[in-house]
Amino acid sequence: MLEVRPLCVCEITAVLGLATSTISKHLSILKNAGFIFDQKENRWVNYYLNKTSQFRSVKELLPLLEKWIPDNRIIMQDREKVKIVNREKICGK
Amino acid sequence: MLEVRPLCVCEITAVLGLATSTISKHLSILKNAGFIFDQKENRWVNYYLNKTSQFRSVKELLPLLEKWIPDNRIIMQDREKVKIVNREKICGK
DNA sequence: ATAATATTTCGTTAATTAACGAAATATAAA
DNA sequence: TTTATATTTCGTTAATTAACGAAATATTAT
Repeated sequence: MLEVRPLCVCEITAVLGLATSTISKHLSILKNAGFIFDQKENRWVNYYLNKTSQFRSVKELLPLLEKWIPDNRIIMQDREKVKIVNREKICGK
Repeated sequence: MLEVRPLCVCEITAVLGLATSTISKHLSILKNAGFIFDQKENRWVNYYLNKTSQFRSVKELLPLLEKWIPDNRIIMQDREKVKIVNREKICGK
């Protein structure tokens, strides 16, 4: 999903239909592993794919994932949802 | 372990200290995924790394694993054990 | 054919992992 | 400062996965 564009927790929550705490934890694991990084923007925390990771596994696996991920039907649908999801609409009121 | 050399179930069992049924199941999963193939030799079933797999994930991931695996201390020890394990001695009587 | 041995299959239990809600934290807006 | 909102942390429960032993299968040696 972050290949499509940077996202905040609530946007990912909306697309996947999981609890915010679940998404937050997954993101912290990915961040800890070096796959992604975050940056605050107003009320939200944006998460970005980290293509400059020091970690060899990230550096070598990420390009492969980018090729593999579009193979999966459900994942492709989620990528489409990412394009239209809007944090202003789904977060808060 | 199969990067070091082809192995039978009982040899892997001896190195890892797990039940034969456990090893057998793991091998069948890897075989099903295209990572390995097997071939009978006398009383034993030898398992080989499959470097000619059709599957893109196997083809692309296997070379990476070959680089990554020696990084891990425990795995390196197991690789050493593979070199000295002997099916004649550990199997049957 | 019978016995011995290596592997596989299957069902159960144990261990691990994932998901959730509630509460805590942090930040921005009023 | 207070309120509203987004995210994180934590503890618990549910779901998944892994490991095992026993029994079945398959193959080789006698």
